[in-house]
Amino acid sequence: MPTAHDVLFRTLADPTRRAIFERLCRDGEQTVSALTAWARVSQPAVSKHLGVLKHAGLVRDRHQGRQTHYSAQLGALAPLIDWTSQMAGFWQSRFDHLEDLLKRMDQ
Amino acid sequence: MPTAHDVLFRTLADPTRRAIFERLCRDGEQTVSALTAWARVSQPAVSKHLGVLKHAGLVRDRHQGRQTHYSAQLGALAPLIDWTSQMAGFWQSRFDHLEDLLKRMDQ
DNA sequence: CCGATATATAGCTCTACAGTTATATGTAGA
DNA sequence: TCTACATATAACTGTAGAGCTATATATCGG
Repeated sequence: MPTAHDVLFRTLADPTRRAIFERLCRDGEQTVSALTAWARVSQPAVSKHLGVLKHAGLVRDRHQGRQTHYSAQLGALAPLIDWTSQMAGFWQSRFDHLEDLLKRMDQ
Repeated sequence: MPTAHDVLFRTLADPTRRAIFERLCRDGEQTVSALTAWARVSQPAVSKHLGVLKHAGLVRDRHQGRQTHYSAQLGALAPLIDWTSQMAGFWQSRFDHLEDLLKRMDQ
């Protein structure tokens, strides 16, 4: 079973997809047409990327007539932040452990 | 040309490779043998992953006789943290802008 | 120098997936 | 209802890369 980290990293690994997400973060809600006009890939490709981003919880869609507006869901980045600080935490705790060890050896 | 984000996301996208990096963060320096015994893939696969991680700056290798010791380089995660806070920053600034707008409308 | 061990590289295969074109679905306006 | 437009889905293709086995390179012990 894929974890939240798995999904996030895999989703953000593709440059085109990440660029779309970045654009949504930067400039806010956008229609598929707007994103397609800007991206260097076809409209179906954009739709597919948006589908993957949506599946990962990174975007939200809002239907209005013929158009679909997509917007970034920043909260979905939480597991990424958690993972990073967890790695930093592990590192720090090993460092602390070493410090302890050195202190005890010193006595 | 691939950016630092590109390399990092792509490198960490693979679950096996990320697991190896996590292990190095958790338990510190490890030999290839130790990592292979623990991972669910062959020794060449582990070596290849370590090569990719090294290329991304995420690990460091230290040769000692026949063995190669690998350790995590936490600093390499910086661009990831930067990217995340940049995305959050964009979001925040758009929010601030909206706040401004509402304030001005209120007057 | 020789066998054993540790790691890296070579060469191959198989799969996941990003991209494409064509088409289906759905909505707006005349 | 007919046409134009907006998006999604289908079906296919090409390629990157993760995995394997076999082998090369290098170091240790005898």
